[in-house]
Amino acid sequence: MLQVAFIRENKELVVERLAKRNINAVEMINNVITFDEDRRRLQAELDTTLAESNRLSKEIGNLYKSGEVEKANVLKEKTSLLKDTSKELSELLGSKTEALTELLYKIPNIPNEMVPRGNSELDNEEVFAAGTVPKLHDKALPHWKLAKKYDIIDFELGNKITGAGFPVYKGKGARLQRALIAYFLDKNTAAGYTEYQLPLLVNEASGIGTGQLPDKEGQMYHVTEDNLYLIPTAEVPGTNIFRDVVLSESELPVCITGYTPCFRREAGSYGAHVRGLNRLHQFDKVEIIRVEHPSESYKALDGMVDHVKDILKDLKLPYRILRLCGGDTSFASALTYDFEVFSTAQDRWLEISSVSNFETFQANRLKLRFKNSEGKNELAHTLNGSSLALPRVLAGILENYQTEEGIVVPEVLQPYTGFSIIN
RNA sequence: GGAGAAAUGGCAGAGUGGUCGAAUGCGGCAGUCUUGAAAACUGUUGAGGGUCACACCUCCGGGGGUUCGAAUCCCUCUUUCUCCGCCA
Repeated sequence: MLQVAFIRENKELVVERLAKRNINAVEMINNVITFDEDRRRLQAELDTTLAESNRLSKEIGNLYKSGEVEKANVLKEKTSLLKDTSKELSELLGSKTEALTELLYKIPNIPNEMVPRGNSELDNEEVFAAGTVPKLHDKALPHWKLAKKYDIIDFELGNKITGAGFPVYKGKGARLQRALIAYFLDKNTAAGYTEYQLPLLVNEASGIGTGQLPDKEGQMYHVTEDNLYLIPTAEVPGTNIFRDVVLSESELPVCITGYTPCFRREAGSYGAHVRGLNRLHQFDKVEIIRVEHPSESYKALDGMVDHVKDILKDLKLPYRILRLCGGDTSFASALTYDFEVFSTAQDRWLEISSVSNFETFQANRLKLRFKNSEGKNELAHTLNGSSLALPRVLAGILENYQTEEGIVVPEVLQPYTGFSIIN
């Protein structure tokens, strides 16, 4: 959520930057400003009324003490009038504040100036590429066929137990999953991230804190009986650790990592893009989350990008990095880099990581602040990234490492799998 | 799931209708003393709104109510603790 004071003082900038997302924000922004003016005016009126009523109440107390009951009763009547007024005002104020908040919830973060203007993934900017695309043998297969051939992932069984998008990993497939999780976590902790195990269900306040609610509830599985949501990413419980928290400056940066399954309804997805592991309702992901001093957050973002690069270099997968355009940058993000692995057998790029700086957008909702050098509370910056999402990394490994003898396990994973080939 | 107790500032903990945004202790910050540090002493130290700055308003787990007036009384929800039951 953007800060009203910021919008008020940087109206042109906000409109101009939101245009990168192809949003004409003029009307919204004007509404924010007038709603806020109304809100402040009502607040001032209410405050004056309450001040008067507080003053009279004190006087009544004193009159009772000195036995002047009649005088006190006269004042009581006055206060009951004030009470009506203040009730009215506070109702008006309440609805104005609510309208303002609702409006603010609908305004996405303003993109960083580096973000290219654009509408779709076609406008994303490739900023880096590395690794070599392997030359596969003639009988090379896409991962879903490999999974069946070697009996390591059973999609049909998942269909039976739950439904589409809930695969069952078996034998070496399951072991490879566990190896990837352990390897990613080790890599992240070695880089200074503290490992957390987080709840997989979150309450409404947490959903609002990171921006999934109120608008995107359709993307989360909702346990209505208890009003809890299955997490779509560890970002939600991980970042909500810091909801309503004031950190001291010396505690920054906070770096945490965690493995969780992720649950996404993916309403509206269809076709070849959801084949096999490409898009699932339940998948595993290791996430990195940082809370940063505002002056350090972009350096931290670069650091996170380098960290993910390092992992992909270890895994020897061909990949590229995209700087997302305005239209493709998620609602809460100011700048996002996507990592994509090239799936040789499918001849397409698969998104495996998304690293973002949210600046104060989440922190404002979360009330995540730190005490700055002047002793004032200041909103911190939050960042997060996948390090990494498992299914498409697995797809990339299966497809790029396939040989006629079987699927070779990347060297760095072998200590974790205990085997070097799947055949 | 049943019965009982509790929730107050960074922490501990007082406060049962007005003088309470809240005693006291610890912690934090600043100063005195000291070559420096520690100790001791002195001062200071919650958040949000609002204002050029003050004033002023709101907040004692969340929400609602009683009252001229609520941290304090009532209702409700949540959480924690103790006991019982169940259980990986």
